[in-house]
Amino acid sequence: MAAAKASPKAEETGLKILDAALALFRKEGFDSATMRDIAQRAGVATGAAYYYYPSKDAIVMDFYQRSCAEMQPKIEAALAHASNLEARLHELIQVKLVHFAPNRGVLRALLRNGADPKHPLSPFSPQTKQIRDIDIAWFRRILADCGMRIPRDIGPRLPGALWFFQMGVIFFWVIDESPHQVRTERLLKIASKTVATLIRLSGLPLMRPLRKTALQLIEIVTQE
Amino acid sequence: MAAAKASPKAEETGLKILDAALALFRKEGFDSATMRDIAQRAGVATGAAYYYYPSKDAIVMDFYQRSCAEMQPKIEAALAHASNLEARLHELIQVKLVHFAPNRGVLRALLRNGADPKHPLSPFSPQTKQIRDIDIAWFRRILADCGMRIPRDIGPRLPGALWFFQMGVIFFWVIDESPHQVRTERLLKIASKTVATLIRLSGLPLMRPLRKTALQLIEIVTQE
DNA sequence: CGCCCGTCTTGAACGCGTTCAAAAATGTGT
DNA sequence: ACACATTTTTGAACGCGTTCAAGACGGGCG
Repeated sequence: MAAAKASPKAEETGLKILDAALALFRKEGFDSATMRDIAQRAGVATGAAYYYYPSKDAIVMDFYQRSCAEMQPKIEAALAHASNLEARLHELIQVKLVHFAPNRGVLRALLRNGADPKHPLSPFSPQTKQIRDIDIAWFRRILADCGMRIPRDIGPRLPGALWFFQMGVIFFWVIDESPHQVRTERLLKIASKTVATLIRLSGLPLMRPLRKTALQLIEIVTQE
Repeated sequence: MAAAKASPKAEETGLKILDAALALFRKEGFDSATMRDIAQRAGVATGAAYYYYPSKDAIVMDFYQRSCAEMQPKIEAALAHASNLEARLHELIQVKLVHFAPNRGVLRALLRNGADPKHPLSPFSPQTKQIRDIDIAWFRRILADCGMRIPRDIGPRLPGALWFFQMGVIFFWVIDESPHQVRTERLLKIASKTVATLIRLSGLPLMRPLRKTALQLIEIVTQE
């Protein structure tokens, strides 16, 4: 909820609006579900929805933030039965896809604004930095305790780069119209392996020039 | 223009609307320029704009298509003074960035819909296939006559993969808020070199397994 | 009880993209 | 010249996300 009030009555109303919105988004899609529909289903006036959420997009944002919180224990559990980097990458991203699966269309509405970093709902905006940092910390962790030697120079940049990789997979999943998103499943499997292989190879002396160039690219893209 | 009529009078009216729209998009941005403004500036009624263009987005699409046509000779000229693959990649993409530069915001409006392949304005939609094919043909050409040995297996897939690479650069450019988009300039320079290097290395016997995996990834992403 | 103030609720209204029935302009055949 | 079909133009109207002035509620205080 956007309003930071704690009155239990208000909390409940906010949840009613969120639930009504998500139900309608799933049933008719984000664009077809109108704010008037949402308010009516929640049993409040149209304007009331705007007392709790500054915009229709903000409802999606709230869903996104709550989802991230709910996923934390799921991620912890998933990583327990995966040891090497390839498997851990796969598990970490897979957990998110499975969690978001019932609301894939909702996530699509969120990623629509990705092309505009000034937009508050962009995955790159300051408003989503907190979530981003939590995500990146997971990648730092699976890099740290996978028992693989990571070259010193790319070490600090790698978690951020893997987050980018994750966003790419999620983006692909969102637009993937194959049955059960089976293409994404294949992509994730092969891409996880490839990424792990590349990181392993990156330590080779032969690879030093290429690694340096790749590092430059990562630095430009992920900025300071 | 959307209407396929050829009456010279109608052609002129359509152009007046397109010009008015682009001028307003540049001056106030895509969202702030309303269809009423556009129609008024073009000297027609609001509804008239919809006789020539089915939607506001369609105006942007028309701009995009016309731009692609105008760019063809520019590309031809730019490739004339670039011999190796790295330089040609750089030139090919640079021409597009320079051409689109005055209307960067307009292009952003177009790429917003990229997350939805069902949307007619998505770069992946059937409606934009014609433009895409022309683009890909350029990549096929710079691969063909750069005098580099391309492994047989990836040969047919490489032009499509490079088109993807190009779209990534353009997307980055559109959201790049650094002064004069200097970050994109650096990115393009280093990325062109990296891509050329990777293609060169891909022929090495050692690289065969990695190349096969990369090929699988490309096949999944670019689909048939 | 009456009063007040902050929290919540309401529904009309605004500007937007878009649609559409109707009118005007233009062409075409006789 | 006229009637008729087609193309072009018009502006009111629709549904949407969003805003806002106005009101309803609730609890602390004299």
